[in-house]
Amino acid sequence: MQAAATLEAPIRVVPRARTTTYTSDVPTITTLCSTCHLKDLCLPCGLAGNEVQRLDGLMFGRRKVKLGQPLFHEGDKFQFIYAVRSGTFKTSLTLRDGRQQVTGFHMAGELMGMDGLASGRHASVSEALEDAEVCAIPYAHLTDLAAHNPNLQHIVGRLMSREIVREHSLMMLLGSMNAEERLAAFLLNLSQRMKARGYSASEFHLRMSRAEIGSYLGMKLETVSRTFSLFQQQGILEVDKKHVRIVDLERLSYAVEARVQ
Amino acid sequence: MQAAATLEAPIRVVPRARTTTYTSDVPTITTLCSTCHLKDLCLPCGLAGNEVQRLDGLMFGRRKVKLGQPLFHEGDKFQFIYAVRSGTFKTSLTLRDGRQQVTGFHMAGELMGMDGLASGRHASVSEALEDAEVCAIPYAHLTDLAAHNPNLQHIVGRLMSREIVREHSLMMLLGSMNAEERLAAFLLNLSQRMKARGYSASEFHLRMSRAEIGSYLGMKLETVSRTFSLFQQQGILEVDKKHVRIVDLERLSYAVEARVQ
DNA sequence: CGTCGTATTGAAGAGGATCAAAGCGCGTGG
DNA sequence: CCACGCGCTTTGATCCTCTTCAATACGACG
Repeated sequence: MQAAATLEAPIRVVPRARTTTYTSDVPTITTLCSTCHLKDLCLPCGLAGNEVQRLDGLMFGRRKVKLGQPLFHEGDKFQFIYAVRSGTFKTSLTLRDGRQQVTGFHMAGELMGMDGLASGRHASVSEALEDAEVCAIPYAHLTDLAAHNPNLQHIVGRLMSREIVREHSLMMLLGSMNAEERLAAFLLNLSQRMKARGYSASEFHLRMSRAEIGSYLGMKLETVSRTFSLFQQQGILEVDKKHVRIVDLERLSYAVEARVQ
Repeated sequence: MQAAATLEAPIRVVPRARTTTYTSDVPTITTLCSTCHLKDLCLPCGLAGNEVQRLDGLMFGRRKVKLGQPLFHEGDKFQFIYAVRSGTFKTSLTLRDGRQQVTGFHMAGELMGMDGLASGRHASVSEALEDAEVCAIPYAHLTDLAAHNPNLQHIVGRLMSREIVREHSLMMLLGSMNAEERLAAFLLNLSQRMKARGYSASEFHLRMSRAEIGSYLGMKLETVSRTFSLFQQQGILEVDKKHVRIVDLERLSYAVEARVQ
């Protein structure tokens, strides 16, 4: 056996020896951080204006990824960190028996692929949940640049740390919350991220299926569906398939702490 | 509400505004990586001999931590990354309602505290499960040093990435494994880490309680106990309180994939 | 020797999982 | 344009795993 989730050492899941062919691998358009509308959410976040311009030296390209297409696969060589420009992605792990665990959903300005640095190969799959576009940031160039810019170095570290903290939260959720708390935490988180991107915090479209939400939250799709229905009955949400409206943010927040005391 | 586990953004758990007083904060003894017996497991892992000597410039101190004592707390200012020299630690998160989630157990050569870089404050507590000693590596010095050494920079990145991958595995475990698989995966992982440190891979002493194992694995202490008993009945383990002997590694490994097909 | 913390074990109960069926939206092809 | 099939979702009924509550045992320590 070696598909087991090893906990401290790098996981050894299905090392598919495939070289993914990216049908969507269009000629690169050079993109500049300094003129990007996402610069306050994305990599440059925290850098001063003149420092952001140094990032322009990266000259990274964009890549369009169509709905359902992979951005990278488990086992792919690690070369880039990807920043979402538009669209939504899910990242997931697969066990040899086919069980999947969604490890994250990623929207504009968020980074993916940092798990690949550990072993030089990506440990997870990333797949577009709608037509999407990413910046492919060559990691080697990034560290070159960081070598002459302590601030940038610090920021890269902070981004990785943020990923660690994000996963901490998810562990908390998976380890000690019930179905209602999980879904509530998920929706609140989504709501905050939508808001940060200038969208409504109370009404949005889910890009992922019930099964994908379930995998992410460690529950079955039926349970996800039931919990949505429950929240609707309670007047906390209005749900129509993938369209969600948060009616009572107060009580949704409270649901996360329902079992308190 | 704000104790909710936010998933993408940094978690906001109990920001205890306390300045921990470390009773065990003894005068620092300067320690050198190049002469350390853990150099193949720890930070210098992957650096060539002459490069390791550059790490000696760090001049970091050691700190002894007694059983039950905290190394750092949630909310403590982030200054150091800690490398375990001896002993075992657990790191955990606390929700406002007191629910705890153990996020990791750490033994000789392993690093802790990288979650603090995200916000400048530690997001988790670290506590010694036995009398222990750590190296306190000043993060600022580390990045200074890395600025002139691309290899070191790469290694720091890799260590953080490894932490991300480790947590991926735990998410997989928490999200899609049953009690038997969880405990089996836990024990196998422990076994591998003991082996890497020159201890027996088949017989060891658990430093943590059933409750702590349970918290880590997302199950109750009774279930942990019952699963230990089950494995013993099946002749897979011999268990006497905290002393564990793996009798049938084959079947323990198989237990991780029991539900396969 | 009594007490406290930890572990084990049993019995009962609850929360999700599983199995199953039906509804809905959507694209395809006749 | 409509019929059909497919994928996703919802909902119900039943089952099962793990939790909860409780009692007991064990060892360390004052």
